[in-house]
Amino acid sequence: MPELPEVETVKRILAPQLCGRRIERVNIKNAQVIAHPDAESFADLLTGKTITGMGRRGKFLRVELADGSCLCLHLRMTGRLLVTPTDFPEEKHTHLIAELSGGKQLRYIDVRRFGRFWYLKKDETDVFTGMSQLGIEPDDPLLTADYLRTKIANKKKAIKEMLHDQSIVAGIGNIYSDEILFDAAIYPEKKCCELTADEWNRLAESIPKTIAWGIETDAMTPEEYLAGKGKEYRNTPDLKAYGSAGKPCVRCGTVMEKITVGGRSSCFCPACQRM
DNA sequence: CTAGCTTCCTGATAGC
DNA sequence: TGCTATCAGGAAGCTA
Repeated sequence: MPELPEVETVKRILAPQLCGRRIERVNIKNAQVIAHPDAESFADLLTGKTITGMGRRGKFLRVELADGSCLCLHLRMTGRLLVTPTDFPEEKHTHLIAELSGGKQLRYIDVRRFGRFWYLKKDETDVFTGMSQLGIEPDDPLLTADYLRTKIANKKKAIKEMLHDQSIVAGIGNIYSDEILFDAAIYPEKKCCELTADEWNRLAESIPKTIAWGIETDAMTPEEYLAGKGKEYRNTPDLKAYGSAGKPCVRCGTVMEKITVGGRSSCFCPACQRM
């Protein structure tokens, strides 16, 4: 379940391995992962293009190409993007292999096939990916208590659910919403319209802090990444809230609990995060 | 407009 | 051992 920090890790590891390489050939083994345009055009359009850079927006990755066009992708639940030598063993659930100059391959592996690729021509209006609907990045200086209040303080939905809304702040999923709410000491099921001024302030502080912490602790070498360290996307022992039900709270020792909020599992400390 | 449910998928795990 | 049921969750699509 890659969220913003894991996608950022992928970008940082792959960018230096991809920049300057030419896409020689594209082998789409499962057309299902190509969202736009059709698989055949997608392969044709990419062939011959040179990669000039990589970017990230929310949980989306962008592979920038020399003519100003762009390969966008979303890893969703189980997607993995690898740069491998040509003779690297092919994993099960490999859906796309792009041959690159210099004897490398760009491979997409995705057990559950929820991930998607889009090819966008230069200046093509992006009405396909959903990227244009994204809210601000967690490290945007515009992310303040006032910003959050203006966007969601009138909502009756649980704050945990609103954190998952990519049009407010981009990049937060179920793992980091648990971590953010634990850090901010807010009960996950608390309604947005019932948050106090203090809670808005703590939330605005915890979002960038927790995401930056995630990026930092997720760092690994390209070798570790290729060897599969990134496979599970997160070392759960690093996390303080997500997956910690039944364990003592790292702040106060109270046994952590698990509830369901908006259909998502949610771990919290009943003493630190009071209703 | 929103709330709530279903869909897409496979693999790990729980229970019998 | 071997079967079935449940859960994991990002985001879109659907209904009421």
